[in-house]
Amino acid sequence: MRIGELARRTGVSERSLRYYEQQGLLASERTPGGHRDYPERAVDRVIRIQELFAAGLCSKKIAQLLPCIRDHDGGPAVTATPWLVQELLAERERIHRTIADLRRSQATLDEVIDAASRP
Amino acid sequence: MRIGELARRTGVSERSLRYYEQQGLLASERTPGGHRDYPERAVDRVIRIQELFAAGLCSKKIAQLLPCIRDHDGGPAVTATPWLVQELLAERERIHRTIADLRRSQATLDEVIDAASRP
DNA sequence: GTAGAATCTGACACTGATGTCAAGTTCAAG
DNA sequence: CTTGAACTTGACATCAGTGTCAGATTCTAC
Repeated sequence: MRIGELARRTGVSERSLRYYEQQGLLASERTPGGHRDYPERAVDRVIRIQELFAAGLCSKKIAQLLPCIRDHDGGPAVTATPWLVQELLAERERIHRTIADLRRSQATLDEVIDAASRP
Repeated sequence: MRIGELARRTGVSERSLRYYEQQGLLASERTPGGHRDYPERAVDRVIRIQELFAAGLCSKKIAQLLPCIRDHDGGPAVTATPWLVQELLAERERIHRTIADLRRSQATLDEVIDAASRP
């Protein structure tokens, strides 16, 4: 599929898709004329990338991480190096703290919302 | 207390504390010479501000929200306007989705970490 | 072959919180 | 009074992902 369709189906802008490729996160075949041509599983991959971005990982880490992910359709996954595992554990911890933070903020919002919807 | 101590106790840089003041998030008295002087409850407030930043709210929204928060020590809280409530509900929803995203990413990381720590 | 839609590359802008540096002022203690 | 630490304002830089625009090329359908 071409970039426009991929963008539509993932909700990610074409600009970002090209950026992902530039960062080594997303590969594409090319048509004879040079247009990008993506396989079906690119959809899942892009969604995964977006999740990881949303989780606060930078593109470099994602690039290291992706080859180790057992894709739905993908081939054999690479095993993470001990060093990468260390990094990922740190990320995991960070995400854990972030979730806790989000919960607290949600509680804060709830209080204010509650107070406003009370007589 | 002065800005240095507040920074130390909250883990937030002096730069950021001044920025918060500039954005109307954090008030301070001034000494005769112009140095900022914070009350004890500024500590809680700064921590709360950080949480909200971490939750992805921008300073403008936080500025609207803060007066409606019943501070631990604070006086009477303002009731949120219906419009603000709408905004906050949207933020709440966004945070909810973010948490779901983070969970998925955490699961992804776990898979990779697991796979690497297996024979 | 031609028109119009889609895509290409490359460059520059933005956002928003924070880092950093400079030059000057104030504070606290000797 | 002096000295060094702490503080002040203001300006400019950074980061990373994304938006946007321009000019050229390719694709698709008639």
